[in-house]
Amino acid sequence: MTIQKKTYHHGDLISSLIKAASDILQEEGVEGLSMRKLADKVGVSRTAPYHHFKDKNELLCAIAEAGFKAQEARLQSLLSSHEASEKRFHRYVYQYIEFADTQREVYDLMYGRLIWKTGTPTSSLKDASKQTFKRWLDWVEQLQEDRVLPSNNSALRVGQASWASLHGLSRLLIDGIYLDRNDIQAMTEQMIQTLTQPASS
Amino acid sequence: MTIQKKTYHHGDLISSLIKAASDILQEEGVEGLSMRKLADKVGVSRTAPYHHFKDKNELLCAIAEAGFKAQEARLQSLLSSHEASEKRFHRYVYQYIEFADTQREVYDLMYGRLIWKTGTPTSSLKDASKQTFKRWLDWVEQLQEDRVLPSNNSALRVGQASWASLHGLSRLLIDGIYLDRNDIQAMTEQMIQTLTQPASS
DNA sequence: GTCTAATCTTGACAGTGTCAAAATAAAATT
DNA sequence: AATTTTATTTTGACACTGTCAAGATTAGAC
Repeated sequence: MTIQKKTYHHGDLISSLIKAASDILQEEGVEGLSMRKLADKVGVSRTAPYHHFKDKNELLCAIAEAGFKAQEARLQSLLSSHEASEKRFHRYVYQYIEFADTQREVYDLMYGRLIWKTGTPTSSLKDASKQTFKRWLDWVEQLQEDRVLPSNNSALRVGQASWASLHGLSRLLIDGIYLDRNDIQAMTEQMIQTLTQPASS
Repeated sequence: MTIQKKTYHHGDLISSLIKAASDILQEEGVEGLSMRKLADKVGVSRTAPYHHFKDKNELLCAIAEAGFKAQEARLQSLLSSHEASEKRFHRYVYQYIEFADTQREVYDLMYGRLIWKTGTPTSSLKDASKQTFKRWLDWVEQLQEDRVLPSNNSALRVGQASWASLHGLSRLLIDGIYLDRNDIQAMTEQMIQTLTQPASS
């Protein structure tokens, strides 16, 4: 237990902030996450966080970055399993959707407008995101060789397109449009069939 | 020219508001659209808009609704063309992406979190969105008959999945992730190939 | 021409992100 | 051990946001 309290110096503000922010995020969404409320929750004054994160934007980037790391770790662990390539891909799709569904707020941060358009992604976040995408592309290449994904185009294009599809499904789920919770499984299954090469009967 | 000024009663506030709001939206994004700024632009006091729209949310819903109407009109006009079914579908995909790309802020409103998750979609907006989707499903059914889209599943599932894919691509474009402007055409092409049934050689 | 309903304004409140300057404590240096 | 430097944290302030309540102004109905 590394808990020390009531001292003027908090001792571990940076990680406390990220942790508390992640909690608020999951419970109340980004809208409920304000710098002031966050500071209050950690037990520190309004502007204290600003000495560790230049911006609210930087805080959010840090959380998103952790999300990418987590997502990549999951992919990595899946890839280390001994399993048929196709089966593995199927599992990945389910895993991806599940990640987006259970960590919706983090997912939204990772790929959402708030950081990438409205805000300014940290270079460190950009790196993490690029790396995650690169890992995906490498795997796509292999999936093409294994005839799981189509080879009608470069790994980049196939990777972009298929990932865009997964992303689209995730978004609809998260935002709750045209699609409710009960449809998840059927949709995921259908998505897999669309993405994968039709079996040569 | 229906311009009348300096009268206490504006005369045509409702539509003026929507119009001005749409302008701000396109130029500065949702972040730049505040009720106060909007009122100012129209030349009216801060709270005047609140007598025509209960909420900022309601204003946004109105804009989004107009977007759905526009989108549906475009689909309708495309459907009335005499053209091979497949070709028509291809054109639709291009058209869809182009809509999302040029009207990004409206598109974001139509399908984004701000209204559907954070806010509360107007029942009138819900209707418009549902109808747009239903029109799409009807067409999907026909596309299946024409062997343009796969028939491995119900029109609902195929429609949801393929639309999710289009949506995902649009989002990546809008938010600018993993994908830049130069990739649009190639990606759209690849998306079409993924979605459509492979030709039985 | 008076009354009523529609429309618009002023004032106010609580909340937001964030900057500048001052306060405090810990670490480094003498 | 005393002093200086650096790392932290706080208080005060500003401009901005959405929106409510109460009052002012005007248009249309009778």
